[in-house]
Amino acid sequence: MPRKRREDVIELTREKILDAARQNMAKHGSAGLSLREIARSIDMTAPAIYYYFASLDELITALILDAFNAMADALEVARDKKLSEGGTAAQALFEVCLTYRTWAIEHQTDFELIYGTPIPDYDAPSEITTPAAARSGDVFGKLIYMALQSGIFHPLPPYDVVPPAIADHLRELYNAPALDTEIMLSNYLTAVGWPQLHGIIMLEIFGHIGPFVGDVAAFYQQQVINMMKAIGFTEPF
Amino acid sequence: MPRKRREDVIELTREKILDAARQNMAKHGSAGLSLREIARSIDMTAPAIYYYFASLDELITALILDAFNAMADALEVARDKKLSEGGTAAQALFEVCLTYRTWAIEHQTDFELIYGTPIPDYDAPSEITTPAAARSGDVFGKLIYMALQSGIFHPLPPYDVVPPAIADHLRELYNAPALDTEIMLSNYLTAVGWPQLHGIIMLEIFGHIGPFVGDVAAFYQQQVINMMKAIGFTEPF
DNA sequence: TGTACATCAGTGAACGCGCGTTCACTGATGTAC
DNA sequence: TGTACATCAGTGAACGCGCGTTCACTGATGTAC
Repeated sequence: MPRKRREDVIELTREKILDAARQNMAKHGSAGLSLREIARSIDMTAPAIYYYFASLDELITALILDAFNAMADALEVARDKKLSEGGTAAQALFEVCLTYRTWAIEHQTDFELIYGTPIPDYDAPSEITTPAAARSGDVFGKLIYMALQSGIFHPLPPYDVVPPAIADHLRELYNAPALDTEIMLSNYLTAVGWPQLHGIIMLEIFGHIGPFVGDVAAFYQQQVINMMKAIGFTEPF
Repeated sequence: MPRKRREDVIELTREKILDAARQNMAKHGSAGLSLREIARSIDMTAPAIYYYFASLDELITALILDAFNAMADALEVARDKKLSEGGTAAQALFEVCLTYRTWAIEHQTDFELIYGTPIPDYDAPSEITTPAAARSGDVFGKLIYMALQSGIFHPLPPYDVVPPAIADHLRELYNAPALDTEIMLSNYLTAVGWPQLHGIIMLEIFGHIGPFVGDVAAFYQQQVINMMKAIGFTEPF
């Protein structure tokens, strides 16, 4: 058995620390993270952590980055699975929507970490987290774009036209005065659909909607279907 | 000038403490609440707080209760204003939807406190907070019910029928085997619409959707209109 | 109106605790010759 | 293969800090007679 390379051992220990941190979050919430408790739970001393992370804040940044990437990975896996089975972009989008909730429920503290209340007195370095944060949105947007291109998707009013103010905003954001209509539309429809999914999940994980509907998973799935149909997707997907 | 009654003075000081606590939350987030810092900011000593609240947890509970009630009050005021102007239930509902966001933005930390990540190691006494939490949902539900009753609102498919599983759940929740159809429908439609509004706000206050749409207020208003029309309300409202 | 007493609305010192971070150090492992 | 040295992956003690909470106390205010 070949000996492990030094960098790999370091990477392994970093992972061990991050895993312990995730369990620590699960126990006390992301705002309750304690470097000393993390160290204790893996039989290290607190200063040892500093060999792997420059500070607690840097550790938190690593957690956030991992969470954004893990969520995007999960969405991409769901998308690729469906597409490689010969599924349409619409079918892949449906799966991605379901996976968004599944991942959130199964990794609740990670989800809270990235989409919940920010940690007090911690400032995320946005130049690091923003690209990772954008990945998930891209999965939605690109599938909608794919569906538009392939001709299986014809948006219904009022979702067939990007409101002028938002179109202007997108042109500025992409820094492209002649931004492609279908790119703008897929961005806009992401902005329309995503919050609908997000809202259910947010209310669910903090216990506000369960009492109203009982089986949230079934309710969520139905809302995804309703949303996609409202936008203009036609079943089956 | 009549002298203030002792209980009034106590109530005033409680309010002063709670106000300071709200400012403390605005600074460090709800998870960063510090009894000592609250006391300092109003030139009291920390132990003095104990004359008004039995513990930090009890103070937090008071904040939560106030926040739920203040939000519900705001929604009710918006509703009553519209109705007293001769507006329809649909118009009042529209105003209430807009007020939901306005209140959230203007009282962001209060909104986070009740709908964001729970405070580490704090457990809300649900028998106290639940009734207050339910008030806001009731405003939505009752207006929808009113619109149904008045005949100005005829839900469109698929929103004209409560899914059987949810109907069963509601009958159990209300402990009423023969629960009125329109009551069930108004509960169901609240569960459909509320998360759509909620999702936008959650993403907005934590900075996730602004980059996509620019003017979130305008985007939100448009989504409220789309949602109400999708459910079956007819303009103008 | 004056005095005695009770209650009120706090203060100030102290408690034990856990925290993030620094620092000087050390034994184990890896490398060079 | 053996030895000398460098680096690695930590340890243990200590730092200063802010926290929630308790306790014994005190001066100001209100009440009774």
